[in-house]
Amino acid sequence: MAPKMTTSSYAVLALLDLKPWTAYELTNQAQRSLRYAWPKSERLLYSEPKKLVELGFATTHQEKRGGRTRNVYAITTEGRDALREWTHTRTQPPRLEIEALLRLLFADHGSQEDLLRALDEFESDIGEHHQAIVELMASYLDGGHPFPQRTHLSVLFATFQIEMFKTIEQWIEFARGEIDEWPATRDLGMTPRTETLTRLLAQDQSPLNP
Amino acid sequence: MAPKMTTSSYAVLALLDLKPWTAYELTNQAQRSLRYAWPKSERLLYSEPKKLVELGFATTHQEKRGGRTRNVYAITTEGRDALREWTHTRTQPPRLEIEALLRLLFADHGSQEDLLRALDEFESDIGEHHQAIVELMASYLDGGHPFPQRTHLSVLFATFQIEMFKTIEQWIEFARGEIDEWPATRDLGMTPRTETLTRLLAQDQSPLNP
DNA sequence: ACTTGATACTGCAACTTGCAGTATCAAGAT
DNA sequence: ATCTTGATACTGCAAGTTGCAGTATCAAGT
Repeated sequence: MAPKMTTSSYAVLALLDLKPWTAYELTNQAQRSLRYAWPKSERLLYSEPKKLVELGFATTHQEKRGGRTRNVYAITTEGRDALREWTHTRTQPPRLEIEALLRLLFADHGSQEDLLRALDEFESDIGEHHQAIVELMASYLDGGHPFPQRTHLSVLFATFQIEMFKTIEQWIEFARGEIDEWPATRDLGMTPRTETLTRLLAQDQSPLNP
Repeated sequence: MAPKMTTSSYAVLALLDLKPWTAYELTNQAQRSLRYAWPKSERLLYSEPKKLVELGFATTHQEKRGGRTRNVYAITTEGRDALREWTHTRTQPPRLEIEALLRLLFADHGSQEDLLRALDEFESDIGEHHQAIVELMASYLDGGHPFPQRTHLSVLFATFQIEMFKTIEQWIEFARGEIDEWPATRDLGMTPRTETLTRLLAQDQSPLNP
């Protein structure tokens, strides 16, 4: 039976449309550019191009790079047609997996230090990428975009990421302040501070930017 | 071989610590409370409690509810110990899957309308939950929290969600404005507007809240 | 000559999801 | 009084995805 095109298949196909890549290069590219939109494992990025070849959406040929062979994948006309079709289909709902927030929800099983450590880890994961994006933008100003005609898309996406990261970092700082006021993690319930917070949220107001 | 405890296993175990549930009730609870921290399928929420029983972290007994039987799961002392251990372990990095952003990155395969539709879908997915959280907070003020002693945790988590949703909604509005200025989706490259944006981002400044 | 890190790729077990299917019961519609 | 609908309750299975171990070559620095 013919394999099925998943969203991940289209993601890889769209990368192949930029230029031919080896699976190895795809893994690097996908890690860097898709990490905060459509994160995929190295393993999958090695499998997907094969599937695309089977479907006639890509071709492959071996190249010799200093004695070692490597499989280079390129998109076909059918592949480009498939990409155009894809843009008309329904988008999947967003999905956020943030274990640090799970730790927060169930923080009453550990100490405040445990919770703060989870927030630290969250912050450093986000901070790393935040910094990388800022540096990437600086490099774009020096004409460093690998596909200059696509700069408008990359930058609008980067805007999303920066806004997101800033919000998360602000919230983490705010959360630290709240947690520091706690006498414990368990059984606090509706404290005066929590009540103030709840009132703001019930009116859809931001407690961080009042 | 003994099954392995995953983060999802701990999530279920933590829910069981609140009170005994049937798998069916767990699916509802997890959908409502964990959807934006640790989203899990109905199928998994039926499987995990069985695994917990096998590990000795939960017990199960059949209840008769009007002639129909149902399996109710409850946490054990060992389960509570396991939860306490869990709080000391390393947190996994966050993972955001947002197909609408993938559509943005590769918007040059479709029309502006295609891209705007993807953003609309993104907005309505977010908006639905945004509204639900606001209403939930209003209900907390009326003493509607199912586990009142845990209100401080729920509300701090809700703060995160509201901030996140607001930021996303603001960005979508901003992105619409940008896209409306485009003459096409393809080959725009570094337009004057994009350059202004890039300059701001390279200095880690928010283009939305200048 | 040797170690290290980048390049390049595969096999496999385990985790997770989506979907179809099965069945009972309560409540409202006809 | 029967019928439909929606909530409750659960399972099997195929397919998508990940993590990890393993294999191998090559370039560059020690």
